[in-house]
Amino acid sequence: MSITPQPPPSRPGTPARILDAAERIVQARGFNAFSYGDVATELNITTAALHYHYPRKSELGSALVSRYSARFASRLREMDEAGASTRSKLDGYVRIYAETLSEGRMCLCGVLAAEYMTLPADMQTAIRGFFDQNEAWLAAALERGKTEGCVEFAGCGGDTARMIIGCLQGAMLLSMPYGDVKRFTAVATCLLCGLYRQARPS
Amino acid sequence: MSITPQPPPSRPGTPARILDAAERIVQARGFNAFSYGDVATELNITTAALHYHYPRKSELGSALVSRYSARFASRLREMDEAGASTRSKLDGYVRIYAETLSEGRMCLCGVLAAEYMTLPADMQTAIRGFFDQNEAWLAAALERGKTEGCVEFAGCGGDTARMIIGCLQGAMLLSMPYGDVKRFTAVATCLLCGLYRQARPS
DNA sequence: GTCTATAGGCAGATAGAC
DNA sequence: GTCTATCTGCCTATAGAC
Repeated sequence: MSITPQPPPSRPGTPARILDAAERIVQARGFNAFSYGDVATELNITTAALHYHYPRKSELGSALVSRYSARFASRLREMDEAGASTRSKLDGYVRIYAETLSEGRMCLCGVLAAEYMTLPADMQTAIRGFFDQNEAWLAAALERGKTEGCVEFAGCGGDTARMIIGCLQGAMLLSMPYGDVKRFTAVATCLLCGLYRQARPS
Repeated sequence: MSITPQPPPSRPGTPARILDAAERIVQARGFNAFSYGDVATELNITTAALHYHYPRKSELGSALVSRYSARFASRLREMDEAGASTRSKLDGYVRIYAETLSEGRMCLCGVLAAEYMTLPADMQTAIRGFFDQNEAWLAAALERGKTEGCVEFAGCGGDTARMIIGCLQGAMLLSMPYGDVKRFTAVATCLLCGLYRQARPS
């Protein structure tokens, strides 16, 4: 096999640019307060062009959640493959949220959860999938950490995983009205402190 | 002073009935996915009648948050006046959320926080007021509990208060997609366990 | 793939009769 | 206080030209 030179990194195509803009808008305003017009204005194209790529708003919404969920999953997989310690996994998990928030964005699926009842069925399923995936990854990391003695918590890993997700999503949500990332950071630190307290360092 | 007989408890007037219906709908669907038409249908009146009582949607929204916030505050004040212990205050605080959720409702201000950027300024101010009030009450209870030794946590009471609020709001939010109150209860139990762990019972 | 043009619907809001 | 009627605007979505 010869080493074939890679083509220069191509600019994202229209579908990806649409998703980029739509994602940012939905993270800021939610799905119901977001319109094809918002995206069209930002990309300097017409709403008709948008409908060519994503005929219905529900399809655009589902594509948003799928891409977001896959991107999130790859971040988690990276930590697994790097053989990260339990504590650095938990720290890394919190960091993903903190990065999002420092860009002034909410978690896409967190925002959508608040509108869950009004969303099309495909999106609802995809959103639950996102949280299930997060919970499973966290629960596995927590159980391992408990065995190793570097993390301490009452109850099972699944419940604690849900608590962590709920706590981080809630803290993110509430930090938006105050436009203050520190609000999130303080809560996250507080949360991790509770898990690490009295356990021996990893 | 003679004992004057009280009039029979009068039915709630139209404004209150409007708020009742609107509150339930917003808690389920959010502010942006809620319309005068929804309320009008439920109360069997026209949207024009609604506009007589609440001329603009933003005024209806502000009235919703004010009433909700006042009702919540009175629940907290009741616990103070009953001289409840720190632990029973924290348990009681969680119970308020659990009751709401068991009626299939989200916290009104939690839902609205997710739509914060799209809301009129008056509503934004009122929503922040709700969270500030909750945080102050919890922080005071936590600090007292720490002094008494019946509650244990790292950092200051304010940060822990924010963590509790964030955690409960997030857990509520995420329990909606799963239609499962147990999801919330497990998280809340986990949270309280962490606070009570190793501290001596009150 | 993107455009112009437009259909069809629903939203918030107002005027004026009763 | 509640109604009918209506205005205006924005939204999702489609048809057809380029």
